[in-house]
Amino acid sequence: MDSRYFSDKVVEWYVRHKRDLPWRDTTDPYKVWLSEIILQQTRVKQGLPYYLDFIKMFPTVWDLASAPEQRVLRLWQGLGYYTRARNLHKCAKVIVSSFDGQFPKSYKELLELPGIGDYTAAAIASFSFKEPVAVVDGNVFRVLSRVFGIKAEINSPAGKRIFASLAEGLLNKEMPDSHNQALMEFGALNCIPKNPPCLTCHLRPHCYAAQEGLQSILPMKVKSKPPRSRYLYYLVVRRRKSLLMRKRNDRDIWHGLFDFYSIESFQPISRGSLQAKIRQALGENVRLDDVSISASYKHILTHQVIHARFVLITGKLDHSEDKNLKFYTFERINDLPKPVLITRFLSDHKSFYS
DNA sequence: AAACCGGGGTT
DNA sequence: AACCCAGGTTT
Repeated sequence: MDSRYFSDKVVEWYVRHKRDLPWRDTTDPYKVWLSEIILQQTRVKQGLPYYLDFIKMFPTVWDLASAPEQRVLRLWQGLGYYTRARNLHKCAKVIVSSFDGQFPKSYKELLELPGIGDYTAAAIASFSFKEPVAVVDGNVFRVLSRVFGIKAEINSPAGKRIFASLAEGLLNKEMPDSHNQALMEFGALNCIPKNPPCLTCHLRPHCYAAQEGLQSILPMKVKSKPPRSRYLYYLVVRRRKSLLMRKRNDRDIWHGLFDFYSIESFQPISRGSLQAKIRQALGENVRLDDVSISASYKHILTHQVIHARFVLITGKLDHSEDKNLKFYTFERINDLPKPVLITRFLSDHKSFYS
């Protein structure tokens, strides 16, 4: 199929079916950038309220750059992949301090900024500055693999190169913004992962997968390893109107977020050995007649399964060798950025902490 | 090249 | 319960 014909067909579909989304009303690179970072690995329905909150709280890149990182993380709470939020903040600071608040206009320069990779650089360059570069996101992988019958695996380095070069060849350089938007929107709404409506699709006559009935196996992927299990035993220590919280600063999950002191292992810990570890961590003055689990959550992530157990602790704390441990009042805890798991626990135990 | 990094949704 | 969505950085 001719490149131009393909592009025209998809854009034609886009004009009739596109969603009305706030970041499509503008070419302001700040808004385009913010929306693209939020929308990485995140569906529009989930990301939209966060986008609106961020624009309200930080209307310009200067507002975002001058905010404390904790406020940015707090606003990001619940979205996941928190390095996105830290890079968002870092990038805003770079834009203000090194670029006078103006985003660089080329794909190549955008690529140098923190948190901006191939996809996001191409999105900003084409949407805001009409640079003729092709975006290749999960939707584009899916549409191209099906329409052109590309069986290369979309998550292998070699496969990615194949799709990137195909996408570049297909790009309509006269209107890269509409072309890119159209291809992604078509993938998001019509050429969907499961049970796509091929029978009513206007690309059907030109689509390899639809003709061969292969839409369920395209795109191809190499499958990943099963996730590993982790066991987190959270010690919930209350002192009057305060809870002992800890800022996670190690190179691990939830970096920069607040949770409770925890004993962590890749295997479940027995009652007796947990009791010993608690004494070792908190000292002899902790009252430990029992280490009953007051709550238990299974938190399924892409690469790991977290088994979280919460143990309520009474008595006083002897040593706190961990400098990140500190008591925070209940009111203050609301402002701390926390993993969803902790938010869930606090919400389930309102009577305990308020 | 492979591993790591969270949330949520659908079947 | 099993599976799906998926871009950027680090190792």
